[in-house]
Amino acid sequence: MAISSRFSVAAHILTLIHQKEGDRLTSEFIASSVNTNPVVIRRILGMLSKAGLVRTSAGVAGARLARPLGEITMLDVYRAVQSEQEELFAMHEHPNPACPVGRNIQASLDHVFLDAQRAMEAQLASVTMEQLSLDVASRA
Amino acid sequence: MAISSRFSVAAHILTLIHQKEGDRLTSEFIASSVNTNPVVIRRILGMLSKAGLVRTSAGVAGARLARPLGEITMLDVYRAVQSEQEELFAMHEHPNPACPVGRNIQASLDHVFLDAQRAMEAQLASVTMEQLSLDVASRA
DNA sequence: CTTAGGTGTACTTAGTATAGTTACAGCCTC
DNA sequence: GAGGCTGTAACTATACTAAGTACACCTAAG
Repeated sequence: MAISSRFSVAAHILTLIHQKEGDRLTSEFIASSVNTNPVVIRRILGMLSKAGLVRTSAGVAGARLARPLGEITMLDVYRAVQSEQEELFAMHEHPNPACPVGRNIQASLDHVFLDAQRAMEAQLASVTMEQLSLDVASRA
Repeated sequence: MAISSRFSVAAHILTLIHQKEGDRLTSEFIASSVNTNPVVIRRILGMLSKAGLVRTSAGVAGARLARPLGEITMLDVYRAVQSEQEELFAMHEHPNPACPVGRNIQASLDHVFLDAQRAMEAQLASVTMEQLSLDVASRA
């Protein structure tokens, strides 16, 4: 397994809001498009709201984009639904400090992992949600 | 959570074999450096062996490198310990085909995800295990 | 050829993350 | 004030991982 499907659901939600702008989309409606439970949608909308990507108000249907989709990158969405401390690469935690390799492997690997993660994030940052939404629309 | 720590353990193992070349490292010795159970090491060594990165023989201590560390990239190691079908990005599986967005979002996201994954893999491919091993040694 | 040590692998267990679900308090709007 | 919706807590089922136990089999050394 890997990166949570929250990410793909979040992208789905934002695309829906964009393409139905003006409509008041309930979490139930969105859930029927994603094909999941409305609570799952509300949870993810909550994360997007905390990240400042959408604005919602309790008790009122219809989340709105906090800024144009062209100013929201896939990386913004990724980070919104990913718990911050969650590292992409896991590391074995307590190598033996009495061993020269065990003592130093973590620092060396950290560097490699960070570079790899940055490369992925840079790629995500290069795509905006607007591009995604237009791509989806072009297939319809 | 994220990419299994098998990856970091595998890198640790290869570094050890490299730096103690000639010695016959038992899974128990390696396990004490990684600080885990010998069976975990044997399992991962098995994956490295299947991937053609090391050679082992049943009943005999001392795995050997199948080729020089300079010809083994971090991506090779990553792929060796990662089940092939395992995608980095998960996708919600059954969006509603009756919705224009639900019907097309997967294809669009697939493209974005693939690019991001490739960016990460390209970065991993640019680092050899030899570089890692030398970096570890330089800290000792 | 016997035996001690080691590998390869199946099976079990425990911990953790996720998605899905139920339930409900609180907020808006009509 | 009533209905509809959100936000969130709590629970369940599922899946993956790491760790650990057990054991059959292999090899090399004596």
